[in-house]
Amino acid sequence: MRFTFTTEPARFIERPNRYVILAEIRSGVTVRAHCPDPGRLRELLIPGATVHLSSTPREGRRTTHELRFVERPETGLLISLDSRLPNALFREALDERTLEPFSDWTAYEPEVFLPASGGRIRSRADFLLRGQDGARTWVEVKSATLVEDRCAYFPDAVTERGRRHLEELAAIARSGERAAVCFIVQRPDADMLRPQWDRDPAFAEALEEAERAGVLLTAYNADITLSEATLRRRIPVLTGRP
DNA sequence: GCAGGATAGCGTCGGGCATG
DNA sequence: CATGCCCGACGCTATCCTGC
Repeated sequence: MRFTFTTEPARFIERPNRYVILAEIRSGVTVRAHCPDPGRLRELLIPGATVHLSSTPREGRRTTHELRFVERPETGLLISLDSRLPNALFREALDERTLEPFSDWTAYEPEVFLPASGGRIRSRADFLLRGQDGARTWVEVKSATLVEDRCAYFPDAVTERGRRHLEELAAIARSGERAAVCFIVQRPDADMLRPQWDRDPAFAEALEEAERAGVLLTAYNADITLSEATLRRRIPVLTGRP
């Protein structure tokens, strides 16, 4: 997927709130940029780190720039910080039928309500695919940016909502329909993905339980450049406690 | 008084709904 | 039918509140 924006490098200063960062661009001016990834990002947004911003001037907008990437300090490797990108990448891959587990559809629909379970409020799945045989597959796409020792970790911060999604997918799988999670790691340097047992044990347990219930767990890493993002290869999801 | 839990607000986007 | 407004989603953090 080619990006429709261009970026300029900047030096990360601070993050006054989860949506906003301050960074110094080359002219020496400090600018406010919207942070499109509400995760914690503690390991990535370190003062002094090189980030890449696109200019987004628009009337009524409170920031002049959008945070797009952060560089890994030692290597300069680019990491995308846009939590909307994984969804777009997944959709593009659906259209091009490049992901083996998700290539056999006759129609799909984004943002669909999950079947109501127990009369509770229904949450939404990212995609609903219809197969050749008419069978339905519910897919939840998740964005991961944190990698340590070539292992991606999800979530970055405790996610009540993410856990609930997994439980709902597990219920779907038990009812005989298909359900899947697709983690998109927005960087190339991960060979596997694990849940964060210490930061969010409830999510990790729900992921294990979802797998037992028959939910398909998939993950892909991505090549990120200043001009495009490409899903690179499928990596294993390891649910067990390390 | 203190610790821990609950909650609001932060910026943007897009879906849904109301209005013309 | 087209346009535009409003509100929900997203997670971190500061602040407020509750209960001991």
